[in-house]
Amino acid sequence: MVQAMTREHLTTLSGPAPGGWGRAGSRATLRDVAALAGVSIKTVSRVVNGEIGVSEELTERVERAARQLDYRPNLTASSLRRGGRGPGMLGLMLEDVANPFFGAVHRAVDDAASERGLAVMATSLNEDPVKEREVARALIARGVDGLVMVPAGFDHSYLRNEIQAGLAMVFVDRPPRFLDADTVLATNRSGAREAVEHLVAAGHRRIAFLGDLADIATAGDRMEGYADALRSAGIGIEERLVLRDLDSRATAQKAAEGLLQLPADQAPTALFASQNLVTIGAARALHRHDLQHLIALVGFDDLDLADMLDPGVTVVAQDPYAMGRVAAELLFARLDGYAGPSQHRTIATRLIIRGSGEIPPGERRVRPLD
Amino acid sequence: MVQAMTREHLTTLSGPAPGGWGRAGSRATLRDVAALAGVSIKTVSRVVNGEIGVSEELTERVERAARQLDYRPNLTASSLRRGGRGPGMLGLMLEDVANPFFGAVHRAVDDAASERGLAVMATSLNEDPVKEREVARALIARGVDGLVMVPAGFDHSYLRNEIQAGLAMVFVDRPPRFLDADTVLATNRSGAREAVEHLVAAGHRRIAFLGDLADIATAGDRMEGYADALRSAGIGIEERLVLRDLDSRATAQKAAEGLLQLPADQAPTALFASQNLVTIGAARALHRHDLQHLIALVGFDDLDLADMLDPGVTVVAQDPYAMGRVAAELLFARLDGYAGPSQHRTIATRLIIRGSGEIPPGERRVRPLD
DNA sequence: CTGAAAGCGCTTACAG
DNA sequence: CTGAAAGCGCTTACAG
Repeated sequence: MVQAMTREHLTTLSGPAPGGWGRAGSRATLRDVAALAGVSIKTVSRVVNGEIGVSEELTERVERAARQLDYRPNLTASSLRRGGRGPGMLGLMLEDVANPFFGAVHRAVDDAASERGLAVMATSLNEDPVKEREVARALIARGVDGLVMVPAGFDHSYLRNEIQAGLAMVFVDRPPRFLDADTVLATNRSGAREAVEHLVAAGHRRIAFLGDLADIATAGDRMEGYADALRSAGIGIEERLVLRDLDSRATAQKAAEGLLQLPADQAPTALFASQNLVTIGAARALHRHDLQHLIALVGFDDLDLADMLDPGVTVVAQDPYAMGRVAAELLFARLDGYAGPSQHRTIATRLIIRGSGEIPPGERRVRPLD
Repeated sequence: MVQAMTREHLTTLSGPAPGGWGRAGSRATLRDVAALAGVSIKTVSRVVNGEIGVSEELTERVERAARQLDYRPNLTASSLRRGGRGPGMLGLMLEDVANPFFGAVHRAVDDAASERGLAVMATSLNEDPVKEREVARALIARGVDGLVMVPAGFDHSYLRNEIQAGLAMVFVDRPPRFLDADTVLATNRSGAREAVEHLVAAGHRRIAFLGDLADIATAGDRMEGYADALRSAGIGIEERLVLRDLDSRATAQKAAEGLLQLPADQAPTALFASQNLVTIGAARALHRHDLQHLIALVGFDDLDLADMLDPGVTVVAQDPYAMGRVAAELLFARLDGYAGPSQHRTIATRLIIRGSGEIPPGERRVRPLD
């Protein structure tokens, strides 16, 4: 390792011993480059950072030395001295990075961050409030500039100090609780209402609600939209048709199959699936019992192959890419100094008609399960 | 801001002025806590890091002070002093975080990293070799402990110095070039061969190949598997039936539609789609022209709703979660000191029969495009 | 058991 | 145009 050396040393040490520097296990520092180039570390710093006002000769000497030593600056060190905040990192906390909805959010944030030269650290929280806190603390301790979060927990006051201390923070898909912060949400309630009204318009009165974990804000909002639609149509809510806490394709499929086995005069004639994985489970139940042409289905959130099923799956589509993009914009505004009141953006959902939601209620015989 | 203070100051300064510390915009440091607790920063450091050998009294004083100031350690600073490598970060470079295949890889790496207390920074490279280098450099400059990469570029020798300097590095899905490193790959060639042999066994002889960007290693391997199967069946490759560089659902759909319009004696009776988005495009083309029951289709990589299409889509499934998991294991072995020769793991693909791949070749009339 | 000093690699103020 | 000094917040050797 090159040690501290004074000017005198430098004049006698014009180059590295063959193979002496840039060796495996070591990494050249500003000081190594300065020593090799015969200048001060400050001059190297200037050249490396592209600051103006270094003579051509020294610039070239430094550049040659840096190249020879394969020098790369240590951003960790520079950010430390620069004053706390790290070298351009964003934290992104999602429910599940493998869910296509969040994949699109991630992609949008990643695209926007790239344009700004920021790296993104994305993590799945898996609906675990404890993990949410741990990950948030870990990301903050790593010095992220900002945090985009789909929260898993129910109390975000623990972030208040951080935000006051300058952390930029935006919530996507779900709002924070006990904390005032920027949000980007979909029209969950009105979108769900539109979905159910669409089924009502087709003549349905026994419409089942298949919901995600009841604790989740979006699941609650969509349930309210369901209730709104039924209420304004003068239809009472039947508890038996309201299934919640469906947290996977499999549980959703099972729940839907249970509904399909109800006596014909009690079974639903239409299903509203309030989330993408739930929609997959519901569709699978219908297909498995060959009821996909007899029982209507509308899903919340779009599916990749929804148009190719028979019938095509009618959905209220969200725009997760737009949600991620807008979240990044709000975050950047904070990074750029906006310190005003919290901003709240809403991304509209859109009904896409493909067939499954337009099936009218009709007679059907219950088929035995396989 | 609390300034450096000597022992004398401390005795007169037993607590913070009301609202004096922990204020918005500032963040308590070791020194602040030390000052408030009336101890040296080293003692605070010991308590914060859970080192043994601090008296109960001081421990409690420090803990109280830390709580009062809402102290959180700056991992950036500690890692700097600790010697370079950062506070537990993994870099994950993927083709596209929004593609479900890579979403599953991401989820696996994320799960494994969480168990180890590591954060993951995932980024889409979007098949851009320049971005690959930039992102790799940026992540390394940020001090990641290791890198898991689905490479976009064609020369990875630029990473050799980093690896020699101690960077743990694993390539997933595609191998590196001009670099010896750990890899986790699927059985692309034999899997593709199995897919095409399955079609041959059903009687097909005019089997089209719909391929991803030809530059990509997996696309090349799958093309070779296709060629293997045809060769061993004594079927010559018809260039007209080999379509490559399909980089999206839309281009794949268009390409497939082109094939479907060939004269009946030249058109393919079966399609092999060598990637998930390509399979979606091909299926869409078949469905659009109502040929899904007349022309066979086998896809490489599974699709979420493949079982619900009519016919179900026969695929050679990969196991992206396993690929990510194994990649993480190899990386951890490096982090734990393994310095032996590079390791190469293969994750088997699996043929899943669902209907579309079992359609025999038959007569058909070409339908006009809509 | 506790602490003063030096240093991680870099940048911020200052001098020349 | 160039550089010596001090410091970012923390930890590593050392002393007591």
